[in-house]
Amino acid sequence: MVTIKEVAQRAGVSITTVSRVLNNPGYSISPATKERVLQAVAELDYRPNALARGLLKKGISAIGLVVPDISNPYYPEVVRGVEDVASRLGYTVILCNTDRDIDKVRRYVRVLLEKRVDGIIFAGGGIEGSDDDFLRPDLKVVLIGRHGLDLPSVQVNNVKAAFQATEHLIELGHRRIAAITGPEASTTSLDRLMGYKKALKEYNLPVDGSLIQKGNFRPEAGYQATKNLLSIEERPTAIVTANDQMALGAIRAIREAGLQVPGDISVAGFDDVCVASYFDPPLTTVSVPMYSMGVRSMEMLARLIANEKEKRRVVLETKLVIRQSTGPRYRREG
Amino acid sequence: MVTIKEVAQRAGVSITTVSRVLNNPGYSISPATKERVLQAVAELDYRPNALARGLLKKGISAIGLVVPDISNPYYPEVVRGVEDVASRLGYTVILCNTDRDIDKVRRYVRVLLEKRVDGIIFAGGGIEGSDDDFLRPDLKVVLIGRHGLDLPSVQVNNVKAAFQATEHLIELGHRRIAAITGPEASTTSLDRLMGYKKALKEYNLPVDGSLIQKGNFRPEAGYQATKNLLSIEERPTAIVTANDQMALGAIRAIREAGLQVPGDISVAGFDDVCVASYFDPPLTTVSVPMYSMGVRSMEMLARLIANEKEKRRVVLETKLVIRQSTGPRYRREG
DNA sequence: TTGTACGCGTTATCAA
DNA sequence: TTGATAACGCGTACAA
Repeated sequence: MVTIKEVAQRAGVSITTVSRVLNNPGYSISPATKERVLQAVAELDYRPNALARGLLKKGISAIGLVVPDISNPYYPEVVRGVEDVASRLGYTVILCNTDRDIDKVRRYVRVLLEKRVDGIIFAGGGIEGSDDDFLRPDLKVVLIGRHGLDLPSVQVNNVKAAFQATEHLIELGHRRIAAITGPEASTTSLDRLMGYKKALKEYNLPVDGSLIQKGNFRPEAGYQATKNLLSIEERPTAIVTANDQMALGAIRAIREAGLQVPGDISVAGFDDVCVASYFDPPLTTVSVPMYSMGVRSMEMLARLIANEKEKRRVVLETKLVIRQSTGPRYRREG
Repeated sequence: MVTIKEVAQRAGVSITTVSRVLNNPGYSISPATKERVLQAVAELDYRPNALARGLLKKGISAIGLVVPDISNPYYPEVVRGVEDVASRLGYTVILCNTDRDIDKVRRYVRVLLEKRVDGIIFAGGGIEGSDDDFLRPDLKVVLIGRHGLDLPSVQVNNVKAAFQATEHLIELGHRRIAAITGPEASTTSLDRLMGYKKALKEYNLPVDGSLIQKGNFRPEAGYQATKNLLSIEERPTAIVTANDQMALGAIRAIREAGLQVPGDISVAGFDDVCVASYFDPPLTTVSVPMYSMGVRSMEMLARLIANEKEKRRVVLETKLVIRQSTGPRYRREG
């Protein structure tokens, strides 16, 4: 790689001059030398070494983006939001997948710190317990979602959102409403479960443990959990799943049992991934502004980096989208 | 941030010694000093500056991963494959979304070069025409997919795969088979279209332009294209779409028209995204090993970086997965 | 076994 | 309008 020194030699000037031509547009330089420098740069295809610059300036205009698993359909949108803003602001995004493994988190944070990123965005949790690593006051951090850590964050009110989804089912006349959760470590899933319970209590419906099935955000889990639900004596007439994927699995299981959605059992999902409206039936779900969450978190981080004042917490709105996978409960027995 | 110098002072040794303790596990150092150094490192929470090291060693153990759009469900798997291997090999992944915009590609390549990445993986095309930027012989590049550039690449035989999908439909008795393509700039889509045409010719079926609809990989496009197809005089009895998303849209349009899948019209997708088997009906599609493509490309890049011998091209196998969205054509007319 | 000193490629300070 | 030169933080010959 050609260095600034070689450019200087070729142009017959000092490296200082080259640097000035390149980085100080306002600096007064004779047009002649400026021309020579620019030409040398072009001829040698010179690329300034960001590492050298970063060494001096501290920081390389990069941020770390830590997610559990990019192949979980929830995250790509978030990542895209982050990246769009980062790119616009001159930051580069280093992507890290942790599988919610705390050791991986630690390793990544270490690497990111060594690479002197300007900040880190943690999405989707899995970082509880590694406090010591990133609570360094000099490190700028933004969280996406609720992490049980007192750091700036972009959130969504999952409790309220799940409450609404459950309420929707209750208003349709459902009394036995099941829930299929995400992984136990996910606070998002926990909050959604809480909203579900809260709605039941609010409407004086019993919280029946057998109607709460553990899942993991994947369609298979929704499928299996639903098979379990269908096998219990008095089966539910509606199911809320902690994400859209599992709703798909649930619908499949219901149909395989010879039942209809929503005729026999209503199903509501969560997230509103882009294909949800193309499911069969189109999925009733809670729309979560994933892209916006990415955008906002990066904007927050940028302000934090610039040491500007910044809210500790931003809560974005969700929206219940009623499509055709939920419908009134027709009383069948009695 | 604390530097190696401060660690040295605190431990009462030279920076050389600190460096050796940290980087040369084999170097003979008195246990006593070693202990002191380690303690100082721990106490000060010292993090070596990767920028400084990178400046010296040239390169910062990072690679660039350029994709059109991470929120397109095709890429997250690929990205995950790349990242898994990169992480294992000690590389960090810088993610770039280009939207197939050549200017964005150029900007990103410039930034990556300045940051002295060790190599770049381009996935999904959109880089044709910016040759000058990355054909620098010193830059290690791996392509995922066919790019019309003579560089090391990981591919899938899309022509053959589409041929097989189409052949499958032909063998089921279909004669009027439609195709819904991806964006025109996508070589992947082009190849798939070519395989479709090839199959028709092979079986002496006419290639009817009105049966080829332009799409863009999104469900809406599949929906709209299918509505178009349903309105032509002699409508098709089968449809091959360039990806699974559009197949979803197609199925929706077919059902809205009061027709059945596959009873009236068979639909075959492409990619086999993870939820494809949970669609209704479970989607017949061509399974593309997205994760493996990511893995292999990063492995190739690592070998390139290490200046080891490396194949120019790896072609991975696809597999036609026959599920329930395709079925025999029942003659209805005449 | 340990330490000194140079250089990696830049930018910033100071002087001319 | 230009140019020496000193950092930035680290690794590594070379010395001791």
